[in-house]
Amino acid sequence: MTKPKQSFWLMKTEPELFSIDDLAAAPNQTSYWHGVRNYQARNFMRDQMQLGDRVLVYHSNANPSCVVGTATIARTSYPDHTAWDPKDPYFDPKSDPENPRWFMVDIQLESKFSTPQSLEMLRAVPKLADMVLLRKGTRLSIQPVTKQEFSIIVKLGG
DNA sequence: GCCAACGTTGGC
DNA sequence: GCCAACGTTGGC
Repeated sequence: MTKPKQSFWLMKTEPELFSIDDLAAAPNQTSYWHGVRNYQARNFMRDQMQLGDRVLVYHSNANPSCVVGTATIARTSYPDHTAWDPKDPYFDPKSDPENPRWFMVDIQLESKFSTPQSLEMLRAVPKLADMVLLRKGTRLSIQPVTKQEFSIIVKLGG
């Protein structure tokens, strides 16, 4: 069995709730990525994310919204326990511990950009024109990114 | 805070 | 299985 090729992703977070600085401050600069409640995003995490995959960390609902750094997948998918806690904002009574509906992964900080890349900046790069993030109406909180898109953005972000 | 574009729910 | 109504996301 050959090891699947490394993949590239973009993961959105609202910095008010969990920012790249929170990730940097976490033990081992590693944190679980909880609260994904969208099936398509879940499927990417559950079925495709591999250890060592690389991630663009994106701050949504920010001013401006930016790609702020990179991370790597530090643990592959496991059940998202926050779905089972009635007091948790992400509680979902339909997720059963015997048959979990929602999953999460762990990510570890790789780098924080010296120059965060705003949507406006990214839109100005012709080679990024096809990025899922930049497509109209895209709400997906976890998106695949091409290797080229990833390296362009890392180069710009520093 | 507005609202367009999505995703989900549930009656039929 | 259709689709209207509702809820959510997220840029602006």
